[in-house]
Amino acid sequence: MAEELYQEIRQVDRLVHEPARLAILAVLYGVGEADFLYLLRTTGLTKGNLSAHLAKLEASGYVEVRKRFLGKKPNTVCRLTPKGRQAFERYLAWLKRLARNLG
Amino acid sequence: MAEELYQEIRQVDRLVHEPARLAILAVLYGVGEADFLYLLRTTGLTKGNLSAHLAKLEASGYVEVRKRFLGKKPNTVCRLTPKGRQAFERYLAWLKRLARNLG
DNA sequence: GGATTTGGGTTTATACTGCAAACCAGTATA
DNA sequence: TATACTGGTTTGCAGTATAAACCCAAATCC
Repeated sequence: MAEELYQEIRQVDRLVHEPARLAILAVLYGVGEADFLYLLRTTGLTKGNLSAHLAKLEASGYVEVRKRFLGKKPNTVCRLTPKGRQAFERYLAWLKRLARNLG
Repeated sequence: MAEELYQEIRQVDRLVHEPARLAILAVLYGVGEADFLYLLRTTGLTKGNLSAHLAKLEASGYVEVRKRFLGKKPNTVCRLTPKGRQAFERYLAWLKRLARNLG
């Protein structure tokens, strides 16, 4: 097995690697756009947790967060940016490389 | 895509998921047994870091750490326990499931 | 119409964790 | 004897994930 691989493991993007965020990004990658409550249900995170991770993803430019009102209710809608999509795809490639070479 | 998957993402074993430890475990999974200096080279971790992660892996019962002398030099040799091997294989299965279902 | 609950989130407090710099004991070297 | 090297461990710190507490507006109850 190439020694390179072991070093490469540690190069992973920790922003994506964190399970909570990985779940969020996976959902967004699948559906393109989703609101706060949808993410809450699909990921199973708590509200505070989801909020904090979204803030981090937004700060890093991976996710765009848009706040609006739907009728009289606040509605937070999140979408993967091109940068976020790219990061997620890079992570996916990392996953596949590991799955192939460690297994 | 099954919503289950998103919830499952978060069930990952964080002990294995951490990149530094994943690298250590991957090496050990490959070679069965390795000493401190070998792990240091292959993983690219710093000494302090490697030491701390090994301690954590030992405390969790994933790795057995044996200290001895080789001639006059201290030598720390590490081996995957059955429990550790099992955990690593579970992680590998997790990886593959994600690679298949997210890609 | 005042109190209470609900919806949709955010902020705060805490406990953990990864990391490298500093340290240490023993050994080889000058 | 002093100095440097081996093979690590401990310490200090900064960053992070997490849930609990909080917040405001709207709907509901009494």
